[in-house]
Amino acid sequence: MRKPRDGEDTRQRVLSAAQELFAAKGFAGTSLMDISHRCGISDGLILHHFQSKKNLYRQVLENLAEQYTHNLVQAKESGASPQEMIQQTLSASFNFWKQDTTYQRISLWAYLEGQTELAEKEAYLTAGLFQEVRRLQEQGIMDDRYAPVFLLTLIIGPIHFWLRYRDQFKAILHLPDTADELDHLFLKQLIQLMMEVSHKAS
Amino acid sequence: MRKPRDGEDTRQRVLSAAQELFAAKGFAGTSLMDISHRCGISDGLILHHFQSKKNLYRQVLENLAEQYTHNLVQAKESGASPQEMIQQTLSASFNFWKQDTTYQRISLWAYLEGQTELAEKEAYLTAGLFQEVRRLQEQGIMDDRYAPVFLLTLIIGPIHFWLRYRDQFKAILHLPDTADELDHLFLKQLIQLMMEVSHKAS
Amino acid sequence: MRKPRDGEDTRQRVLSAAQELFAAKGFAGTSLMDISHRCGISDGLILHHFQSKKNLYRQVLENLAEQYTHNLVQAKESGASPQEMIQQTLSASFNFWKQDTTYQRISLWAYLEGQTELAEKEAYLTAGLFQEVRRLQEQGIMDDRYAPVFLLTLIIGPIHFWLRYRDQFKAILHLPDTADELDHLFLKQLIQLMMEVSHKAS
Amino acid sequence: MRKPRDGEDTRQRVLSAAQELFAAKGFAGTSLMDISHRCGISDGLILHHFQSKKNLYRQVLENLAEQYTHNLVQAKESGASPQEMIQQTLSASFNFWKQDTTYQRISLWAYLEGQTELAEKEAYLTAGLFQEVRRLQEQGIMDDRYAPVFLLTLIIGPIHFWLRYRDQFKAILHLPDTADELDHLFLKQLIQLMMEVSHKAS
DNA sequence: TATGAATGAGGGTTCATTCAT
DNA sequence: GATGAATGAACCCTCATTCAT
Repeated sequence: MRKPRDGEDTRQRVLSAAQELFAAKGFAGTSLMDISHRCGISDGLILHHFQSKKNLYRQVLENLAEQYTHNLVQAKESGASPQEMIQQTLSASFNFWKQDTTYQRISLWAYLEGQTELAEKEAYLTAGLFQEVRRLQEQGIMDDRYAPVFLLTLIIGPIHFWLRYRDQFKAILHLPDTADELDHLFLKQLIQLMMEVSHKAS
Repeated sequence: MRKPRDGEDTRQRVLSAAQELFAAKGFAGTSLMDISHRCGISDGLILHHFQSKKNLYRQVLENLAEQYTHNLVQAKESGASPQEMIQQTLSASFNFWKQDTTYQRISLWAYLEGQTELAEKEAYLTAGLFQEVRRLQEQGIMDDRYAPVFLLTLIIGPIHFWLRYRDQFKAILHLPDTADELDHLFLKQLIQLMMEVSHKAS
Repeated sequence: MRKPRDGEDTRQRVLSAAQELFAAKGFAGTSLMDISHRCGISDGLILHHFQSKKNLYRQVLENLAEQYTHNLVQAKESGASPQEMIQQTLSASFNFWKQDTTYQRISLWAYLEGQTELAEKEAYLTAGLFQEVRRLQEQGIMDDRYAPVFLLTLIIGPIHFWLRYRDQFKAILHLPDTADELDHLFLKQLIQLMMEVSHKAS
Repeated sequence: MRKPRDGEDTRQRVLSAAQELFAAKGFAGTSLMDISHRCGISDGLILHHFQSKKNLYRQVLENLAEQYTHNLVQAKESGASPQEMIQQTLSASFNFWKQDTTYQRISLWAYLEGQTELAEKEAYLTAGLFQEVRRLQEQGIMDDRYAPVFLLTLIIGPIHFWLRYRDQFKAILHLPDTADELDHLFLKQLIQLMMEVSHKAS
């Protein structure tokens, strides 16, 4: 139930619509009218709340960055055995990237459109994972002959790539499995690889 | 030496300028005037040759797809020992992605803008690499417990990710090395990893 | 000390801010938001007090007309010898125009914008000066071969012109003096001229 | 007879319409649609020829400045006796200012709207008159106890003032004469005054 | 083949005004 | 009396496209 003159509610609806549309069509490809139409409000109202299109965009990115942080932090908790930790970390990462296509698309748009803020934040947060990796290396769980930044790249890079091209591969190679099944296989092999690399170290 | 009324030459110059600009600013962000200005030709001439902006875009994508094929084919030759083959393949891949940022950016734009043609072609061509990988597996050079598609993902994914975030990592982690030095390190570790995975198989 | 809900006080603050802004940027160039921002009040409050922007403008003009009258009346007092009277009148006029740039700018804006009310009032008030001049002429202090309206024009016209272009002349002629020094020189020469014209009469 | 696609002709018509409208309503008060409507052309065409509204404005100002120069130069020619020279100069100046209200209004708008370019040019050109005045002073025709800049102010200032307020004075003082008759009287008295000041010098 | 004049739709933004609270 | 949410028109400007030359 929505009050007709609830500014905060309007803001939220605009942000949500903007996020979807920016994800779908990018900053340049989304017009304020697109957004206001989707919200059922007038053209000018968006700028009443957000001053400028650019600013609205920034707010969307900030929201996403927060979400990203939040998810990362959540993913980090838990304890258990070394192998379990690796498994859990990889699963969590994969699911994180798999779930929110909106986030990834906006992240890509921002990258291409030269909006570096988000990428910086991402990189900054990702950098936080280095500590984690280094700790695992010190405990002998992960192979310390590789630089932490490389191990991260080795985990997240394939995940990104896989999620982007998986459907096309499926089509071209005529794989009968569902997307979810393929994801499962992929994740299993990624975990297996990381395990092997880790054991090699010992 | 260029004739004053050489339609073909004009076409090529437009295509080349369009490619650069679409790479830099995407389809929506590039105006025909941007392109005609960069070519030093008049406003209307582009559409005289290409009918519509969309059509020009398509032509650019097609050109790139051809280029891509060409580069991939070239990269494949070689002979030598198993280890050398792996090394060469990885180096070639890395350098291929590193050099042509134009291609990658347009590929990304096309992906986001829903222009699936290019992605399909890419996937199709990449699929060709599967054969290669499978052959290496049959020869016992690469580990055959992993699916070829996974091994490819494991190679190209990190490369993409690295090239995209490398500069930000460098900044955030205050790494003193140059980008080229970092690239060298990265490639070395990637090769090392692939070697180990391969040996493990034996 | 200002009560939180003092309508009259708010009105005055709005009028004052509006006057400054209209003077600086004219009617078309000033937005109600400019004004409300400067007052530190909310967007809608101005129209709550003044119904429309046009109406607010009219109120500002009326206020200024009153102020103008008030200043003119004050300027007229004095006694003393004929020469001193001329001197005092010219000095007072000059300083009157020099000091209140706000008034003059709004007057000009109103003139250009076809808001004739203010100009009428001005002319009406200026006409009052005719009596003064005529009295001086009857007393033999001022030259009565010139029409009073001409003598007024001869005084006020140069003052206006001087105040408007003085700075530019200073820049172009590379005059080393300060604006105030130049004003002093100007006034001295204007007085000298009027004295001579008056003496010629006798 | 106007060709339908004559760019230069269109430019001129836009400039002319813009000049009238800027004179009537100022820069801020004139919209590009006002101008395009008056010319019977589409909205975008103006910007095709003039890039931006500001730029169009600048062109109008430049045109006017040239006109101003042209008129000033023309006014300067002629020889004859000292008295005749003064008479001619004053008449020419007066008529110059009287004729082109467009020029004066735009000049005023520009002044108020902070567009200093025109005022600078004006001042610069006016400064050229100093030489003239100084020459007259050296020949003993004009009184050299007054600074040239002051003498100019004494001439142009009243003319401006008179032309601006003349009609209002006429109305308020119930003068029966026509505007032209009043102008004639005014000019006569101005000339008389300048003559006297000049003779006084001898 | 090539130029550039002309159109018209759409985009971001400003702003006076209205109105629920 | 005061706030600020909401509207809708107008404005400047960009741009793909058409067309006369």
